[in-house]
Amino acid sequence: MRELLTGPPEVAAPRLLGALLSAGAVAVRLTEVEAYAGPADPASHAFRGPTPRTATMFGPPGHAYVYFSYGMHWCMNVVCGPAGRASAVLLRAGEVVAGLPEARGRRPRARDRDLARGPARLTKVLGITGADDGVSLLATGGPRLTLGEPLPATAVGTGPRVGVAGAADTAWRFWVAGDPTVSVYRPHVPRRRPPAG
DNA sequence: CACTAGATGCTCT
DNA sequence: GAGCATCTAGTGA
Repeated sequence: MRELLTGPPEVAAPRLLGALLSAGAVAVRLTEVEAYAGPADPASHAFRGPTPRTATMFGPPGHAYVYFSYGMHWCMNVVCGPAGRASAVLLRAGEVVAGLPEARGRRPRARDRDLARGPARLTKVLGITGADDGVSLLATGGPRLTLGEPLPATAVGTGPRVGVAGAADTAWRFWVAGDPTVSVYRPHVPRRRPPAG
C-alpha cells in the first residue's frame, strides 16, 4: 500500500478501487475515485503552488487531505506520489459495507445505494470533517480513520473527472464498472453570476 | 427519468 | 469579489 501510494496518482487511483475505508463503526468499499497531479495539473488545488489549505497535499503520501467545498461539504483525498509532489486521489463514492445504522442516521433521507454516492456524501456518512485533514491512513494502533489493502482489480471504467474546468478531457476518473453506487458524470458548468444591483 | 435553481462560506487574488 | 473537485428540492414527463 505504501509503495502504491508513493507512485503517480493515475496509477494509484484505479488500484484503490475496492479498498476499504473505515471510520469508527462505518466502513465503505471504494467504487469511484479521481487522480489529481499537483502543480502539473490545472484541475488540482495544488496547481498554483502551496497554500495554507493545500499544505497536506505537499506532505508525505498516505495522509488524508480534507477540504471544505461549496460552503457546506467536506471532500477527502488520499495523498500519494513522492513527498512534495502534491499528488492526490479524490474519493468520490463507495458502498457502505459496515455500520449501516450509523450511516443511515447521518443521511436519513438517502436510499442505501446513495449513502456514499458522491464525494461529500461519502465524507458525511463516514463522519469525516476538516478535523481529519492531515491524519495518516496507514498508521497502526487503531486510529479512527484507516485505509485497507486494495483487493485485486475488477473491471474498471475510465472517463473525464467530474465538475472540473481545467484539463476537462483528461480521463483520470476511475470506477468499478457497473456498480450502482458510482455517481453520475457531470461536466463543469460556470456559476451564473447573480444580477448586479 | 431529466433538468433547473438555490443554498452557503471558505480560499485566494 | 470571483470561483468553486457539491447536494437537495423542486418541476415536468
